[in-house]
Amino acid sequence: MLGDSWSLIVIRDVMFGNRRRYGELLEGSEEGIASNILADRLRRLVKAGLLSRRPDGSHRQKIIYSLTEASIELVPLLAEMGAWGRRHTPVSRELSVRAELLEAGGRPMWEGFMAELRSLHLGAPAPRRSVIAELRKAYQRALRARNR
Amino acid sequence: MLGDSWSLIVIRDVMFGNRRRYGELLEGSEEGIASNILADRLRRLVKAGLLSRRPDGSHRQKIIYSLTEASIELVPLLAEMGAWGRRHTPVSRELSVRAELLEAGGRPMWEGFMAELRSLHLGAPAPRRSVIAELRKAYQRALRARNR
DNA sequence: TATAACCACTTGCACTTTGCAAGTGGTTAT
DNA sequence: ATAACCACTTGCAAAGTGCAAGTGGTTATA
Repeated sequence: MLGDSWSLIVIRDVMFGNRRRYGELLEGSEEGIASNILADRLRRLVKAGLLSRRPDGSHRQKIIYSLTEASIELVPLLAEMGAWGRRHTPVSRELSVRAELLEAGGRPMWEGFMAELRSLHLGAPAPRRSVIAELRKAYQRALRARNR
Repeated sequence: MLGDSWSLIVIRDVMFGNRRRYGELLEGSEEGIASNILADRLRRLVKAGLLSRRPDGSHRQKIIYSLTEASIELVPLLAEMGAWGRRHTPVSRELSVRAELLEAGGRPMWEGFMAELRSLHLGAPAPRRSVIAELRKAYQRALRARNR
């Protein structure tokens, strides 16, 4: 289900970048996915039950993609992958600081993140702790450090 | 480095199946990798530093592939992947019982497994605990249960 | 000593997947 | 009325995959 170059990248961008629409996924893509491949992967991921697709009420053409319980439970896998990549591949400070934080936070932090994703994507009640805010702060701190 | 259908499968077979040679990887493959693809992946993985390749002293043609420190550190990732797959994909009892055990054992068990892989693949001293033996026992128990 | 089996691949070829660039039909904003 | 936005689709060349057969050499067996 995930054994190709792009599927996990798409899920990562929905999960960590909160990119919920085709256009956002296409433009924001760090790695530069092609438009036809993105369309195909969104179709496959929906079929595989890792994303869901629904129209955005406010705008007749807009489509919103959401994580499902199955893809939310990929958080530990992605956290481990981030931790591994940070150690064994060349990475920039800005792009790895969130992986570092997520690794340090461990399973309790991952659970908090998953609870927050459930509220964002599945309509569950919002948890008290916001791991997303913590990740954003760490990222912005790293960005400022680079630009200083 | 791992974003294709076969690379992680090859590493899994070396790691969990202790398949160390081209022929063993080709024949033992549950998923049926093609011989040219296997040759290509072994080449790529060695180049990427996830496998190492050396001749087997006992037999002039034999080549032994070993895990590296980098691929041994994929254990947590593979453990999480196994745990996820067990929950979200159709799996047989025999083939998932080791994933279950590895998930239940958690990080201490993973560390023990990694220490044992370092002894098997990198020449480190053998640790006291043998996670490999625990996994084998669980697998054989499941096999016997199926055949009863 | 002849022969068979084993070893780690390689080759040729058909088929599938990927990626670029441009385009589609429709909706919303100015 | 027009431009911008939206989620894709299409055509085509290039790259990757997979099957079946073959390669040059080494080791085991009769």
